Amino acid sequence: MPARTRKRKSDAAVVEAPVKERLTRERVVDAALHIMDAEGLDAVTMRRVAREVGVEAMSLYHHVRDKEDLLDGVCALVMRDFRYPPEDRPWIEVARDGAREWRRVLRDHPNVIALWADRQRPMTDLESLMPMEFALRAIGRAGIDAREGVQVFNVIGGYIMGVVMMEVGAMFSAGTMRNGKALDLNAVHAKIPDEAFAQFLPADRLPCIIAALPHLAECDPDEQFEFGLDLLLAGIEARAIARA
Amino acid sequence: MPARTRKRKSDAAVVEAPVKERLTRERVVDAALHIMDAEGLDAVTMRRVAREVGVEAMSLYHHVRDKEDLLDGVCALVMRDFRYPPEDRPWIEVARDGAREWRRVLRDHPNVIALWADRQRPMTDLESLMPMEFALRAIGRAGIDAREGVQVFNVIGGYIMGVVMMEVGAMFSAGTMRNGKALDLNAVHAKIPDEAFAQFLPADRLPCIIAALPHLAECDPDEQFEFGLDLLLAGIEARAIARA
DNA sequence: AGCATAGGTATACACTGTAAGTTTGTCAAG
DNA sequence: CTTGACAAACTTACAGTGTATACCTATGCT
Repeated sequence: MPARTRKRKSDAAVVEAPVKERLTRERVVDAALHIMDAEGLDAVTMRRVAREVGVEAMSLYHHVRDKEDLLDGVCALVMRDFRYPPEDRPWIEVARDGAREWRRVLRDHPNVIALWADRQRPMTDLESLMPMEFALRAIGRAGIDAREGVQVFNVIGGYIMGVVMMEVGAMFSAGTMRNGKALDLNAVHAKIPDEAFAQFLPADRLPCIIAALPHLAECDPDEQFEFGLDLLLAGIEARAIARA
Repeated sequence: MPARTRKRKSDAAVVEAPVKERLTRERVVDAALHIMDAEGLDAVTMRRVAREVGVEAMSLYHHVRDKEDLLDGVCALVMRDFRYPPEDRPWIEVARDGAREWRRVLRDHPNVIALWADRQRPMTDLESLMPMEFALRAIGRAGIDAREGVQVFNVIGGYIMGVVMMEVGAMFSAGTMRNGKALDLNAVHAKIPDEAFAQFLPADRLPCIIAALPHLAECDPDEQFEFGLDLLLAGIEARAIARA
């Protein structure tokens, strides 16, 4: 190993002047994920990521093919965050915990939803497929055939994605609604008398929404998630039992 | 009406040289939606939209505040595409048709999902809230109180969004998967012998996915949507009946 | 010792949203 | 008919984006 002596020489140099450690694809992708989580998707630019790891923008291209590839890496990294629940239990408990864990991952990295939504490409690498393998395995143990198993997977997976998306994005659930002017639903809920918002939302056109306003504002996301998950799992189990 | 005579004069001029009709906010938003549907979200640039309506980019700013505002308009326009099913039927049929209709809208304009996902702002104008009002009204007729009604709305709404998102984006369901190399699932399903892809996906690590591959490729989206919708609606109705 | 090469930098280009300034077309009043 | 006002178009300009190309330089192998 002739490299050894060389190594010693550079190590000595390192001590006196701490050379900046070599960039790796992992460090780049890591930085991108952190920026995405902390500052949003728009903040993830090549120059911003480069600054984060202490190089110029073009240096990144030695470790990722292009920005697409970088974002692929971010998606894969998020999937690696999935922590597999123990499986030595009834299938329905495994499925429920798996669903909860997937929700946790999505809520910890809410921007991957937008990432998936507009990139519209499948997961490709082995590690990203493992959570799917996990889910299919749990579903299979319910005594569901492969064909229906795929349906069950897509239905539950879709449910989780959609509910979390409505949870993190405001869309309908909370935040501000206006009809010409601004209206803060949370403020509405905070004991503002009914007449205060009646002038913003036309009560005669939207009576059900008006009636639902307090509940929209206070609605507990955890409880709601479990509500829908219970409906799906109970229905699936009933079908599986009926089948057998 | 002194303008009348003037009007006649310009009308004559119009006939001989068809002056380009004045731009309106509606024409601008319309063009943006068409571009988004036909060429994707990235294609919706101010210059591209301007070209579509026959003006320069900066002219658009007389009709929309900024690009945010333009995209708000696009979202509102999509919501206006919702066609309200008749309501003189049992609530569950109204709800089912409403869900189907929402899915149709999302599939006709799949890019609004990405739009919602990364803009994360609520619907604001009256017309965009009408489908929500419609849904809450239908749910209310099931004898569900306002509090649980909101949960039901969010669960079903989330389900639709998520399933359609998985349907239009590839993500897990179909398309290409690779493990270093490329693998076309549809090609796999097209009678390629099992050994052909066993070398791409490590069968020992992903047995359930391997087993599910043919069903992933062939799975009928309509059938799958109805499957999950039935589970949710049946569960909700059971609860409503039990409550009464 | 020499040298290929991996990994950093610098420069440049086409494209984005949009601020600021200028021109043009339309209509009402003098 | 002229004049003026005003809305709506256009022109130009700028900072910021992804990335192609070229250049440099330090590392490690022969």
